[in-house]
Amino acid sequence: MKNVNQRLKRLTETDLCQAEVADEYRKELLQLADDAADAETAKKNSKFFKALSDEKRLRITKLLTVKEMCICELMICLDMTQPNLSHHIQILENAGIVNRTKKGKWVYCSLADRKQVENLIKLNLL
Amino acid sequence: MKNVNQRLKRLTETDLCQAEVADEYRKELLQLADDAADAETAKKNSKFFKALSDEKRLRITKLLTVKEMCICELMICLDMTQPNLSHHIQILENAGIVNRTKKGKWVYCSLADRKQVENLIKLNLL
DNA sequence: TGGACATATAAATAATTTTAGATATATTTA
DNA sequence: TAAATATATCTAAAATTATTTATATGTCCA
Repeated sequence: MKNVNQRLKRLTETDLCQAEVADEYRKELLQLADDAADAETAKKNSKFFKALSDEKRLRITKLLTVKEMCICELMICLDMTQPNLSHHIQILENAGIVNRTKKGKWVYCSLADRKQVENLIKLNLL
Repeated sequence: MKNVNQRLKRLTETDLCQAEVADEYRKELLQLADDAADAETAKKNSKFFKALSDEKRLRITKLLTVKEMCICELMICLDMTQPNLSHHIQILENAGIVNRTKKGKWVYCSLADRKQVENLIKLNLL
């Protein structure tokens, strides 16, 4: 990032930004970012939101609140091909939202954390 | 989707699936999908999750719980270029998460629904 | 054991998002 | 009114993600 100091000098010359010294104000802002919104936590959480950022994956999740379902049933419910569905289930599994259990030749999907999903429903987000 | 009836015939020939008639069972499953996880709701909600599915956008949101911030401050906090930041803010605004207010030559960003964001923090998702 | 079936994995392609760069607009200040 | 600055908008390039197609794995049953 170039010109930061220049930009901050300008910033601090207005009445809106109170720092005395450009460099200090910059440090303050960076400190705030790190304290209140650190990158690592955000990265972890973004994975969760990304997993639910797809219409089909939201529907899978919601269907599983009704009952455990096997892949072949989900295929019919959501009109998806098997490899495509398998891919999406894997994303939900990696995000810790769905569990897969093999029973004979069928794979059954269920919610990993029913409470969490119910909380989202309460907030009207699902 | 081809071969659905064929697949369902197989399905219903096993002890795992109880329907008497393939076609009826298929209808049941589709009905369930529509009742419990309709496409329209899922589409609407996926937009919300998509807005928060990005590390930078999550950090912006979390920073705004601390205080209102102008674009130029966010640029410094998150080490982003101005057009890039502007674009992400727009996504958050469209999803109803962030508000923009112009004050003089600065644009200030704030949370549109502080309660909602606080609820997500309570659930450890943010 | 062999064949049918449910599902997974891999590779290729298509679609969508993100980022960067250039330019335009609006506000403040002198 | 002119200069400086903050931000938006548009476009193109790069990166990610989704979908499809092909192939592989493992289970059940005759």
